[in-house]
Amino acid sequence: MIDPVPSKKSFSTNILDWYDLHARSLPWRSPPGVRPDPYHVWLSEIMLQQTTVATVGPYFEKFLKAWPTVHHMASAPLDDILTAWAGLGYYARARNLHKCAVVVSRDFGGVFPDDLPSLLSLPGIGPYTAAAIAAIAFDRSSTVVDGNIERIISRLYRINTPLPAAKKEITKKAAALTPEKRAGDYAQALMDIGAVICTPRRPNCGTCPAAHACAAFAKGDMEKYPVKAPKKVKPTRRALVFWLQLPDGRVLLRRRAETGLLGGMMEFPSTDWVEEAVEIEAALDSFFADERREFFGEITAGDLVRHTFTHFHLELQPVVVHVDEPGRPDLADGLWVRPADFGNYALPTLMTKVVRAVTDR
DNA sequence: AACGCGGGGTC
DNA sequence: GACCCAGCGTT
Repeated sequence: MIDPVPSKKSFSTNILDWYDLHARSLPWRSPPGVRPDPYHVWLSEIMLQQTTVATVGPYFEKFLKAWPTVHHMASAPLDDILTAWAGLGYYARARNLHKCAVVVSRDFGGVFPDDLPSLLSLPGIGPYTAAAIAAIAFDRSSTVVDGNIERIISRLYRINTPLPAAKKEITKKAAALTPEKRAGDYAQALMDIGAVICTPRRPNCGTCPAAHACAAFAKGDMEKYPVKAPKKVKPTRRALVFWLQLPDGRVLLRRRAETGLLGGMMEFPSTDWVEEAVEIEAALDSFFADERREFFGEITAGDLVRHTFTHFHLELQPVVVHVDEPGRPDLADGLWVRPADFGNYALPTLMTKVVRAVTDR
């Protein structure tokens, strides 16, 4: 029989029983019923923001090895954190990770707080992460709502309000189901169910411990939920990116601005990223207007680099320029680095694509 | 409430 | 191609 308004106790008991049998083993996770290290929980939760479990795994291990405690991380230079974070994306997370480590180490004696308001006051910790840390690391009864749980709740109740407007209603429904005990295991159980059973497409309702309580399953329209607001189309921006190489083989890198897109990361210099077509000769003349181009050698092109960010597509045309010493451009924040040493720098994936396009693998 | 913010996996 | 992912901070 369908129970469209499940009681808190029967629902959460069902979920926890399922978790005891089917919990996934993950690097940051302790066995059901055992409290994990709050530092591990915090680190994994930050990395898992908008990032898949499979992607996070190796980064989590690498960070824990490099910085075993929050004190270690707090005393590291931000640049080391960014270098280790390179490739994981959303680099504000890495900057806030370091900020948060400093605050916890300095102001909290290295002990993570266990209450929602204190957690929410920390850099990089929002409503989801605060609730997750409180529940998972400290066994507090807090309501955790991530993308998985939004999907589960919106199907359980067939919520027709589109996200993100439905967020408040979903959180209220989720709170009414959250158990007093083992809220951390309960949250992780729902996230496992969201990842493995209650998937966006073709959910596996036959193995779902909540199917008996699910309105969408009863109706057979699971894939309609969650309802989402329409998305905007991404424009395409274009630019030239310069691979400037000295006779000794070193290539010019520079650091991007501390905030904004790829903030604090390293890059190869490029013209402005614009939606208009790029005229190569004019762009060269403009970018190198102050340089002594008589010391430039042959200029060649690399393969076009395509990359997609959250809100636009990018096409970078690599331009390889061999420069003799007297013609060396004098860029602010410029740094000449041997390609063999690129691994020691915070190069985002876009820039590693440029390396590939120029060095031809 | 809307927007800026990466990158990879999947269909 | 578009969608999704253990979201947060700013405006």
